[in-house]
Amino acid sequence: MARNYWLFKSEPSEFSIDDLKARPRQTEPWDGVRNYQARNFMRDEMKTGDLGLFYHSNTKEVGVVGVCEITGEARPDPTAWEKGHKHFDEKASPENPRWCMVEVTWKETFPRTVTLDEIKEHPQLQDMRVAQRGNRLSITPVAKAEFDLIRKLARQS
DNA sequence: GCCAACGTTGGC
DNA sequence: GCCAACGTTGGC
Repeated sequence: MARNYWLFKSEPSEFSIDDLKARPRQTEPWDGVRNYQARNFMRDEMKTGDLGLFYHSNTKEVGVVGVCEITGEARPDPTAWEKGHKHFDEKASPENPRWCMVEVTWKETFPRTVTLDEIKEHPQLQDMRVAQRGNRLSITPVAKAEFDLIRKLARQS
């Protein structure tokens, strides 16, 4: 079965690709997602072996900085019912988890960032959700051609 | 820090 | 089920 490709947004001040790389086994649960569309992507479509573009948002150099791999499929996100947690949701509970998370593992940090500007300007990357104005989804599907092209751009010069 | 765009909430 | 108000996201 063909693998799917994704883009994961993260604010590097919260969790950067370096943070992921520094984790034990270079692996971390992608918790804290509180948007239904993004959750549904994780719950319904993400499979072990899928690859993700790691995207830094809300920072000096906005863009794709590397690649991660899905190494654990969706399971309940326990931070949702942890009182006082930044992403606490009073409607979530162990019986009714409401939110889920996948596990991601660091694969590669690009030698350079493929910036949002570059994505917006590249004729073959126009359809990427992240290039469209007003897009706020933290997890978006990416076409294989887009994934391959971004990795190629990152590796040259 | 500004603000446009978006998702969610809740009154009706 | 509509939609205004509100909170959040995220580029700039």
